[in-house]
Amino acid sequence: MTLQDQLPSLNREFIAHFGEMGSKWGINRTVGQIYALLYISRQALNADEIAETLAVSRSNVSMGLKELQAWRLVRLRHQPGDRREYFEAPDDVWEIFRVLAEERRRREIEPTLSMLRTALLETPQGEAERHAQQRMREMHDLIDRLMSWFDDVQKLAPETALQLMGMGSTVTKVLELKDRLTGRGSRAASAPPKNPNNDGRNAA
Amino acid sequence: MTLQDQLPSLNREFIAHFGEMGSKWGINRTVGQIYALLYISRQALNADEIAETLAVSRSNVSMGLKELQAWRLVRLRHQPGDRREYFEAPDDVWEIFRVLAEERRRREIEPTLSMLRTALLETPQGEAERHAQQRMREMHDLIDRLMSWFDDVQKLAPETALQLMGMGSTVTKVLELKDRLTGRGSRAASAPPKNPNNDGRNAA
DNA sequence: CAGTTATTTCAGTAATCTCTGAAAATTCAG
DNA sequence: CTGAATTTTCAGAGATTACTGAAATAACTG
Repeated sequence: MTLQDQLPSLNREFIAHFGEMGSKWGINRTVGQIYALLYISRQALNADEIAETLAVSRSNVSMGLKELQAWRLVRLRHQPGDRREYFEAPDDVWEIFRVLAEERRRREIEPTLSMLRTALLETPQGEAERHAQQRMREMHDLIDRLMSWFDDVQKLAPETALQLMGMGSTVTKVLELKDRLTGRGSRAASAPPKNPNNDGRNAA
Repeated sequence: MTLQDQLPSLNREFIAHFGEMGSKWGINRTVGQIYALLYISRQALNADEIAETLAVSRSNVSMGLKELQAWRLVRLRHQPGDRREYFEAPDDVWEIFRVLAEERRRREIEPTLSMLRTALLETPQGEAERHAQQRMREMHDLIDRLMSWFDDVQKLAPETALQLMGMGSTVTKVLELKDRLTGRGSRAASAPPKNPNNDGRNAA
């Protein structure tokens, strides 16, 4: 697969798009392109093929692959009778999404949470500081919540997770059920069978 | 609030951290810092105060604020009897998260989906291309699903959304129920117009 | 208006990030 | 071992992005 000839224009655009995309998300362009290329490739590619297809230097590809491996987004393979290393992307998109989120979490979210926790241990001096700490607490709690929710979803089998997503607007009904299931007795018991609200746009 | 003296070290670290964070997520460092500062500030700040606190040029702040406004992450205010413009961050963290996701979606996700849709309309030439298209379809479907799921969650009142998150491991049980409910006859029809929801405070 | 204060723009510089080619290191075959 | 094939490293060049100060513009005041 050489640059101009074999790559169909749509594939070329796909790759270019993910290059740009990468930039916007703090990932270097070449890395994004390498990944895009591997993603749509039918078979594993070696570094030279990648370099040629993308028209970048061999060393650039080497660095890019290293980074993709660090992100666990790419698998190394060996073909029998060939010393070169071949790379491929896992083929389950949900798995890809999962790994990406997991890795990003480990590298960026966790350190943030940890920084916030440290800040929350301090005794605030004065009103401004007390307020700042309160804001940090709110941020900490939201992130923490999002994360443990994501943990739960991650543990589900892919199909289940997708099924959950697909439920879409059923979500409110599910909540009702959940109340019936767990809550009852105690909390939300209530229930004037009214149908509520939220549908109304959020409360800004 | 001047740079060295009034800013407590923890606040300084918070701001610095979000500066770095910004870089990693494709947001310029100063912009991240400005936002962090506004986020923990008790009252709205004007551009000069921000510039002084962060020790960056006035013009840099001007550009940063412009960008934050474009992202709808910052509100402009006027104080009576003061010609200067004051800025503040909305105080509901969930709202902030929502806006951020929404904006990112509009700017990056939608164009991606659109590119993928275009690619999917083409008739593949040859096996490699057929395969590439199939991969694109999978990616398109996942993103599409995640987005419409997020739409649904967004429409919920903040408390409801957080409650949903808090459900955690109950999720599987709920799914079973949902199957019984919807799978069965038509979709969720059933469901005794029962009372809804959210009122129950979150389930942390 | 004229003058004052506040904000934006922008060209040039500074800082950062990316990429390359050459050299070094590694891996393997014979 | 020796030498060929392959991969990695890294210093510097190149490209991009961020930041600044100065100048222009805009918004107000008396």
